Parts: sequence; C-alpha cells; structure tokens
Amino acid sequence: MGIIGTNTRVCVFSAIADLAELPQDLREELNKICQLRSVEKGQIIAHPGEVSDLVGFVSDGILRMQKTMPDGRQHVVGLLVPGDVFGRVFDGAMQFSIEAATDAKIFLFPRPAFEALLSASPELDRLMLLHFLNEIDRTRDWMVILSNPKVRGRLAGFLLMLCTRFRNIDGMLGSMNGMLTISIPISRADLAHLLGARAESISRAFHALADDGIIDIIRPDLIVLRNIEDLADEAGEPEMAEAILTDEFPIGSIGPTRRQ
Amino acid sequence: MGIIGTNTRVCVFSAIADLAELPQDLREELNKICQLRSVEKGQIIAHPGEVSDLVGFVSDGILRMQKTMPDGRQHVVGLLVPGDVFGRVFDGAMQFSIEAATDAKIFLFPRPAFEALLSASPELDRLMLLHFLNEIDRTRDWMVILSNPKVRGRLAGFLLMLCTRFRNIDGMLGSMNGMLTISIPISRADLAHLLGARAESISRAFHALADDGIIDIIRPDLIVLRNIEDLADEAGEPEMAEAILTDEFPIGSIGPTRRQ
DNA sequence: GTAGGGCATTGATAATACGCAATGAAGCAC
DNA sequence: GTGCTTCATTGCGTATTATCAATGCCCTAC
Repeated sequence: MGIIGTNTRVCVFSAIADLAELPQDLREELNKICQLRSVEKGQIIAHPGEVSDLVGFVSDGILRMQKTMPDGRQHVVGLLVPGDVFGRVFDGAMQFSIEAATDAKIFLFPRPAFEALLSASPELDRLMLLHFLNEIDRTRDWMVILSNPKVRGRLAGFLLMLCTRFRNIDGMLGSMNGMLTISIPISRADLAHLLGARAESISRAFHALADDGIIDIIRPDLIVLRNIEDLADEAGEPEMAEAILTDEFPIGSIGPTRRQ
Repeated sequence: MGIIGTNTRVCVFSAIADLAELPQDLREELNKICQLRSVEKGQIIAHPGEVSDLVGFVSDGILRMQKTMPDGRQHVVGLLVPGDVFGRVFDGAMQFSIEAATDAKIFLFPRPAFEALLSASPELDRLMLLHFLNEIDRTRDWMVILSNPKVRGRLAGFLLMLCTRFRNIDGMLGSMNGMLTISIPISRADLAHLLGARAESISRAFHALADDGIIDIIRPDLIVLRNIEDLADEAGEPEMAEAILTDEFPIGSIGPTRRQ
C-alpha cells in the first residue's frame, strides 16, 4: 500500500475506463489522493457496519460483496470487477462486507478528499451518478436471473451474466477451439448461496448442462460455453445470447467472430 | 395531467421527503417544471426500450417495474413507492417498463429541464446520488431474500420487506387487534414471478404460514402479521423483526407499541 | 338476476431440489 | 513422502415444488 506516483497514472485510467474521460487536471487530482493496494484472495477489504473512510475502485481481480448473517454465514450478493466502485460516499456505513475473490488490486481514495473532489467537479459527480444508475440496472438483472424457478436456469443465467460482466477483463474470459471459456471466481458453496440453492444442487446443475453438451467443465472453476444460445434458452432469456454473440469477445481473436 | 400551481407545492414535498431539504429557490424551480399526473391501476407509464423524456417521482400509490420477456410474459423486478424516482437521467433507454400497481399519482419532470436543474444544483445532484445509492442497497436486500431456497422463506422475506417499504405510506399498512396488516399490491401470479415460484406454490406458502399462526389471510391482498419474529425466522433474517418492532408502525397507534 | 372472465385456491402426480453421508481430488504443512 | 484441510462430486431417501386440471370466488357486463 502506498501513494502511487505519476508514472502509474496510465494504470489507473486504463483500469477505470470511465475516468479516462475526465479532464486532465481532474485526473491529476484523483491521482494525487489515491493509493494502490494489492490484496490477496480471501482478504477482507471492508467490514459491514463500519463507517469506511475509503472509496475504492477495482483495478484488477474480482471482489465479492457479501452479507454476514446473524448466524455467521456469509451470503454473496454481488461481484465487483475492474472498473467498479465500492464504498459509500457522503453517508453511512457499508451494509455489506467486501472480500477479494481473487488476488486483486484496488485504488483507494480517502473519503473526505474524494467527496471534496466530487463536490468540486460536476464531471466526476456525473460519472458517479451514471455508474450507480448502471449498477441499479445490473442488480435488477440479477433479480431476473434469481427469479428463475429452476436451479439449472439460474445457473445458466449466471454464466451468461458473467460473460457480459467479464468482457474486456483480463484473465476471466478466454477461448478454446473457438468457444468462449469463463473463469468462475467463487466456490460452489458461495455460488449456491448466491443462486438460492445448495452446493450439491449447483454441482449437479453444472454436470447436467455438461451432459447435455451445453458446457464443458475443464476444472470446477473453468467452464467452456459450447452453445450459448441453448444456454440462454435454459436461462429463459434468449436475447442474452445475441448480446454476447454479436459483441467482441475473446472467441473472435482465435475462432471466427460470430455475427449471425 | 397539467402543470401544478404553487398551491400544490406542499403536496410535492410531503410526498418526497428528501426534496423538502432543498433550498427554497430550488424547490420553486422544481415546482415550475413538474407535472402531476394521475394514473389508474394497470396503466403503463413507461415502455421498455423507449428513450423516455421524463423523470418521475411517485407521489401516491404503488408502481411496479417489470421486464417484458421475449415471449410476452411480464416479469416484476421491483416496486416503486411514494418518494421513489424512476426514469433515466443523462443517458439511455429504460430497461424496464413501469405500470401502476394501484391507482397512483406521479410527478413528472421533462428530462432536459430536470437535467439542467441537476447540473445547476449540487444539492439536488447530491440528493439523487444518495437516493440511487440507497436504491442499490435495497435491490441487494431483494437479492438476499430471493436467494432463500424455500418459497416459504422468500415469501416471509417479501412480507417483511413490504413492511419497511410501506412504512409511512398511506393505505398500505394498517392495524387490526394491535397487529400489523399489510396490503399486497400485486397478484399471486406476479408475486410468483418476483419470488421465483409458481402462483400455486405462493398460494400454498401463504396458507402454510397461516396454518402455523404466523399470518392471517383476510383477503388475498390483505394479510395480518400475527408474529413478526417467527416470520423473520422463516425468512432466515431474525434481525428484520427488530427493525420493524422497534420502529413506529401503525400498530403503535391502536395497540400498545411493541419495544421488547 | 345470469353469464362470463380473471384470479385464488385445492388436489393429485411428476419433476426437482434438499439434506445427509460418503467418496474423491487438489493444495498445503510438515 | 504423510497427514490434514478444503472443496467438489456422487448416491440415495426425503421434502419441496412444479405441473396440470378442476373448483370456487369475486367482480363486471349485460
């Protein structure tokens, strides 16, 4: 952990695409007050209920947000990918804890300084507003996935959502024989909590999809999507297939780009 | 539908508590550009995909956000209660359609004028930012409820969430023999979609809770909460009971206020 | 009034998922 | 290497839910 020098500026703004649109002087200001911190997989970044003094941007890796239940269980409620923001601005305590799902790098801004910048800069303020609006839509998409009555369907929706979330994120998507591969950054047990099921049911659902030729399971945390359209049908959202197939995904870099 | 006069100002700002904190001149400006519109139950207020020219605040009644699936089914993804905002500011199309779940009154702001005000007023901008942050947390709470593996548990969580959402909202909460009553603003079929189940399962879950003495079903859309702590246990979130029992709810106005 | 439509409920059966226990596989300490 | 821990998987009996069909209820139109 330490104050980053000006030479790391490129790193900040390549990770957080939106910030690159800000005027030069504002980016300088952001650079001056931010810290880069490396966290290891499993490390807790923020505790629930604590009034955090930091606002964070994910630079590399995946973080998970989770709710700690009274009985101590951890309940994953979302994933943070590079470019995402966490921490509250202007008001109270975090409702959820944040933990590194993989080794990760995060940029931390002291809250008072960040808030001062936010107040001084309409551009940054606007960026934050839009970011949070998008976050709301994403969370509602989550709800649609979660409200699928069948575990298989929820899992299919989850895999498709990971595709869109992981686009352009290093190391999470890949290709194999022209097909998309995807890293699953959380355990079966956590995935089960997230999808309202049990770990065993998740495991069975994975293998059921594999038996039907829709996916291949290379490792528990590495999945090949053999048939994205069928996967979208399983999820009950045929339109999700198009969104993925018509966009630039890593499969385009090896196999032919599919634009059917 | 029409431009509201200055004499309706009180109405605007009593419905939208947060706005009351804004400086006087800004409230005047908001008043000048807003329209009050009454909508009947079932009326569609916003269509998905359309670039809406309006930003809306709910004044009275309940709206529902829903996603229209390719096969035409409607999928409820959330409820809007008085004080809530809908419509996008500064960017693209709505992802969801909005429909009146009950007869309702809404304030509409032409988007350009609202955005201009937003740009001109840090206070309003700040208010929006905080509102959307709260909205994100609420949606995540939804996710926690939805990830309960049992229909009974999800239904219990839903009822408790309605309690907190409907607090101080006219006509949605009531009391009966010192116990809290709650209006269910959506049909069993919609509730089923929302909770990832079928209408029959929802119906059975309601009656199972009733058989156990946890709720009473006065009408399909009017439920008495006989035992909030048991309900919270069913939901898997014992802490939700305290949040309700220690707050000022209508039960306090007739029966004894419970602060155990 | 009666007929019709929409919604909620109930019953019976099949499909699905849970819950527990056991096994297997991978990583780490020593 | 062995032992240990953690996680994923599999088997199996049970519990829950989906699914289909039928019934009842309320409201509205006529």
